[in-house]
Amino acid sequence: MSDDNRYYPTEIEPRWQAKWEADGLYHADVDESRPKHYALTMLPYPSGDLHMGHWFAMTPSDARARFKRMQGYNVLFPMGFDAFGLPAENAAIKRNIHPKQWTYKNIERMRGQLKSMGASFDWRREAISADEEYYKWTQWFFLQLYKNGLAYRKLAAVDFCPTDNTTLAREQVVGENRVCERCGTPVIKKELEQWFFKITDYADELLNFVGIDWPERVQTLQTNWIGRSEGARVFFPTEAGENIEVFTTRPDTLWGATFMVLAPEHPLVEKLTAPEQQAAVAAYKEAAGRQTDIEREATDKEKTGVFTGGYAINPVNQARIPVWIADYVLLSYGTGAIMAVPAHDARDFEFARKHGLDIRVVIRPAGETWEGADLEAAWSHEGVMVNSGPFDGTPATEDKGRANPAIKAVTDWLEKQQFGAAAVNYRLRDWLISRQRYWGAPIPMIHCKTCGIQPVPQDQLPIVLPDDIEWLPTGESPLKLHPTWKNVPCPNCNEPAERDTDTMDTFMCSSWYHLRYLSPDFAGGPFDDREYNYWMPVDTYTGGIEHATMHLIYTRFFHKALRDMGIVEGAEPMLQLRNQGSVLGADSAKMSKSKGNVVAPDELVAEYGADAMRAYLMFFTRWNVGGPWNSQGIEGPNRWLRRVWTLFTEPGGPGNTVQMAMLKDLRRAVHQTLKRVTHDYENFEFNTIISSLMELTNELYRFREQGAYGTTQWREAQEVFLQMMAPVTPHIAEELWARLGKPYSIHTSKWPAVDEAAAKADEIELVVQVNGKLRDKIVVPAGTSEADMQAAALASETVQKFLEGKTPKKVIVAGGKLVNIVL
RNA sequence: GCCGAAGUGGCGGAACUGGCAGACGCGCGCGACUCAAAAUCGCGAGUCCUUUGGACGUGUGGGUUCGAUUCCCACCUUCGGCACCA
Repeated sequence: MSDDNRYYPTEIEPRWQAKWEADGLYHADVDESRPKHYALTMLPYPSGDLHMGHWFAMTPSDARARFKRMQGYNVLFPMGFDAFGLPAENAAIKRNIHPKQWTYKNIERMRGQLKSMGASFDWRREAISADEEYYKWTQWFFLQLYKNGLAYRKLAAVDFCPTDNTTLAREQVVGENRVCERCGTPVIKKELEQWFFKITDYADELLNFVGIDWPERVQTLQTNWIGRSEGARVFFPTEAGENIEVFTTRPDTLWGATFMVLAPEHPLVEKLTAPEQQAAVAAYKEAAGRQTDIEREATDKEKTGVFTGGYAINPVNQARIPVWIADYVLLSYGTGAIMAVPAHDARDFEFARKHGLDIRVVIRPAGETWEGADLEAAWSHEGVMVNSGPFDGTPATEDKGRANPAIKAVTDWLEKQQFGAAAVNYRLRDWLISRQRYWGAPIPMIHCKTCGIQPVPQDQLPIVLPDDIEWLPTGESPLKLHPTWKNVPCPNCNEPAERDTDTMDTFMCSSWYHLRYLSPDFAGGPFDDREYNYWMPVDTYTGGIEHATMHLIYTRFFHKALRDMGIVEGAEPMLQLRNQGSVLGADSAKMSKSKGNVVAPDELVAEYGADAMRAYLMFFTRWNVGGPWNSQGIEGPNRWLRRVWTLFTEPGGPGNTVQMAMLKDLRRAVHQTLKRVTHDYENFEFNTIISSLMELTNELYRFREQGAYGTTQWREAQEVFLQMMAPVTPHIAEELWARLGKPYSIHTSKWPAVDEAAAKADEIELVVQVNGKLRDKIVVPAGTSEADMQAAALASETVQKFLEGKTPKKVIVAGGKLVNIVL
């Protein structure tokens, strides 16, 4: 300790951090006698340095975990590393350093930086997804999914990033230009055999958020992503013999289907094409195949297509309708074929007008008589069914699905007639998890020429990633190029076979890391049931919203799949989710080295200390919003902490006659603040916690001037104040707590209770308005009756001036603190 | 195009169920301390009007109300998501 009495955060902070660690102060063990709280913050990718975003995400999470701990919960707050992934491999290529070495060196560095935050992580729980003992279980989960029919292999046109040389999940392709989420390169389509997880089996359940407290925004993003639409499947017989199956959300417009459109790649195209159209169809298919997805899916593109020469029969009215192919129909959605109803669908309308196809009106507002030829655009609003045989006169609303009487009636009828059936379709695709990269968990499968695909027997896990590897960006998995690694005997016939040389999407690793934290060293399974039964589910999960349709949907799927296999319990893994916003550069752009707007937290910590940094991060903006960074602003919290230090370490005040009224005011200020601060911690309103504490600091200075120093009320104020600030600024709070002579540690002390009686004001400032405008303020005793308030307001001189002798029309007393006199 | 979120001083932001707009802080100005500076402390400030005092003021326009940053309608701007999804 320094000789002088000044605030030296760089001396205090490492000292307490060392003590907390030595004492295992934040170790959380199963304790059935206490209520548990599992606080989880998204684990970092070991990119090299802990940046501002990490601090911004983790500091409030830590503060809230500390708050919960002081409230008496047994709090588990673990930390780990999402250690597999592309950047490590790209670094290997660029700097000629092994991905493993690069990753573990970064982890070492970041672990130290994380410790400098003074967060209350239980480091015994650390889990690193690239550790063999970790990915052994990632592979084990893959095998469980495989055995339960939730992992399958399929040849499909998949998204491929030509820069990162790997396939991607649909979720990892973003934006209008369909670019790789990691590197921003436009993706291309490749026909490849890949592993998928059947997340679509859980589409409906994933839409259900009952029982979990997740932000509306995330629920909306996931709901839109899953994209459920209700409608019907309908079979259209063709003259070639085969049926065309379509999905439609508007079965009520079936009588208006005047042609059909297949995606160019649809398997029936060949059969349906008439000899005289073969050349045209082949040419169109080839042209469509050459286009990129971006070109093809551009909404403003003119609708092209060609007639196949084939005809289908509309099952509801036996109409003979032509079958076309066009690239505005996508093979990947629905059945890859549509019934076209140009009168009631904008796309079909455009196509019909361009190619001179029939437009038949089947829904029209009552009283109108227009027909297809009169239309300027497709009619997609409400009306009454016409030209629809038995359904003429049925009202059609704009409601979707069975809420629409027309859709309901026609769907029921279709089922009876066996023309089709009610059906639900989703935008969600199965999760593609194969990656043609080295730095990931190898897929534990073996390809045998005679036995086909064989799972690796469980007792052979983990399939260890070889260290001796060449990182050539070839588009093939580096594991394939390893001279020996892939060669294994088939587990079934023992003949030479080959390992799957792809690795798993790292989102697979992060789908279950919250389970590995429970028992990172457990060898008997992915987690120890005893720990699971006590700690799960996660009570509070915090992280960025950018994971709404990736990690956050995968981990819910994963949990539900494990539940159905009997591995875990409960419908959801995380009960409460809160998202932080992001810290931007001072120029409001994303912090990035290339823009030169990166501010390194380490430098600020070295200058101001972790506590000032933590306080500023929680103070400078609404946590769930984020915003541009301004280093200058840290001066505020920095001065505040210095003022607090001085307030607590220097005796003050002239010590003249202490007035009881003043001490009552002091207690009121303390307990009112405590009430607000408790509420704000509970509700993730961190910026106002700091404001309230700053306000109280300013008031405490005034009370000290008035001679409060040395009284029991002053002592209480000091203790409660330190406890309130402890979750935000743990080091200075611990130091001053010790200097007050309080027992170690403030972080395991009991959160103070609000003394409601003390918090209550005994005088209130009555706001007096005339015609809604503020005119006067009068101090009256708390509990003054409304009549007395009214009288006091009317008696006010200022008010009399505004009344100008008139009698008020009406006097309103509101909220026990305001009188409005209406003239 | 569809869906969602947000617009408050020079800046970040506050305002619990409609009830004192601008708390708290940054920056700024003035003063004290100092030979001087830094640090610290004190005071000041939404805009406009000459003042004691008043008018206006929460993206714009309207509405409901005794009273609107808060509720309703329309519009503008910014950001995010989805997008030929049948």
